[in-house]
Amino acid sequence: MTLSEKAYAALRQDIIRGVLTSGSPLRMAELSSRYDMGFSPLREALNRLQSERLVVAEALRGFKVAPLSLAEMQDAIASRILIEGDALRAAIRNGDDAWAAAIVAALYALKLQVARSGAEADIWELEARHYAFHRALLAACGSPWRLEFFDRLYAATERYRIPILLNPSRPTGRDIQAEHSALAEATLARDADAAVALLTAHYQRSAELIAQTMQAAARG
Amino acid sequence: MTLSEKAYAALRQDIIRGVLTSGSPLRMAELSSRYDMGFSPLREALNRLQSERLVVAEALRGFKVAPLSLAEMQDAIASRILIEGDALRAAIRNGDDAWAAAIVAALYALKLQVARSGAEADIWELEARHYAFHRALLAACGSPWRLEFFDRLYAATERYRIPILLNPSRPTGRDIQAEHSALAEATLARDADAAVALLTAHYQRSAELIAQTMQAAARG
DNA sequence: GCAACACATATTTTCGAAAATAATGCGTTT
DNA sequence: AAACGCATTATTTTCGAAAATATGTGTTGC
Repeated sequence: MTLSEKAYAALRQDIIRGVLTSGSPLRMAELSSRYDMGFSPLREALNRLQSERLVVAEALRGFKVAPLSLAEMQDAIASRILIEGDALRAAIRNGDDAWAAAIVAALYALKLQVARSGAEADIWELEARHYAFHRALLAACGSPWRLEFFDRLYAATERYRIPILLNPSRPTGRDIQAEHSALAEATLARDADAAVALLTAHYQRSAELIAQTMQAAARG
Repeated sequence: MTLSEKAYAALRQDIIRGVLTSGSPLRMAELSSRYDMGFSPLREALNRLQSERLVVAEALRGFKVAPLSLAEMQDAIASRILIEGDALRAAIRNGDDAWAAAIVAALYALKLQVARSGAEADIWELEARHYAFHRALLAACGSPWRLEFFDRLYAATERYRIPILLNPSRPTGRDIQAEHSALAEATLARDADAAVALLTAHYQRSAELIAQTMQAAARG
């Protein structure tokens, strides 16, 4: 693995997880000592992240972490509903047994991690399995372009979900795991209309919850 | 403008226009002399283009122009129908007078260029106005994410259209300008269903024509 | 004859310094 | 006291060489 790839992975993770906070400048000297490498691989990674809208660049003024906004979050989630809804229908049409089995496996692995608490609870492992589950649903859609857009939008919206995941103080009033189970069930039953409706509702509730949290944070 | 940005613009254009042919390796030394700059700005541009799927990178083996394939083209056009169909509906819902006037202007400018022939005919100017027209239709959709996906998919599909534009020998059997006019008319009349139907048909015909041309080229 | 190895060459990747540009602070002027 | 110019500092951007890795070629051993 090249340093460029390591820089890309590390920066991407640190931005999505909020370690590098929204809007903060990314100075080459700081990054160089933080990640222990020269400028070249860092700049290459930053250029990739710029294309993915996780980083914003201004000529001769360097890079900064892409800002977060309520409007962007709502746009991203609406776009997810459009693209993933379509991809889910296609996957239900095309998916074979391996696709179905992978969904069952991903849902089960997610449940196991959700059940863990205390020292065993690992929010990042949970998050990885959450991604894997949603990805598994769409895997058989047959459209590399739509899967890429899914990845892009997943990363964009994950940035908004992380603060909520890290702050499990207030109850969400949702049984997210039940939503996942119902979604998987409808998908495996090849009931496209029901599955898309559940997926849409799942995302709309997430958008609502994030919007409330952001507005509360803006006030408090 | 920095060298990095120039490299990005130049490479992007040369890939889309087919000057750098599909699948061919992009060696640093060659690029450095071709574009008259050092490695750094070139590598930064290549990393951006990698994120945009115009370039493919393999660790320690450098970069190459992303290959073309019938399947990718069909996926890209199907994705355009999904995303642009939705964006067009939103634009028709939200668009104001300035949006409508910009569509009229873009269509008129496109017609002017289509009418030119001989020495005045400039395929690249035609192409720029074609892009501007399709972009103007969606401009008021209110979704930066969908507009970005439009840009990405437009670039991807343009690569397949260029060979046809450069080879005006065989007639297409289409009146593309009539299709554009009808699409603009339905959009300005705020008839979303009709506009989306026309847009869909427009793209499906393009996909069909490209597929025929690619298969003919593969045989011949 | 051919597989495996060693060597030479080609190419990518990375570094560290130099060049170019922006930001800052300070003194001067009005 | 505000505004302007100028020098100083901070930062980004770019280059050219060095390091690391891949590719190609010929040779040896079987």
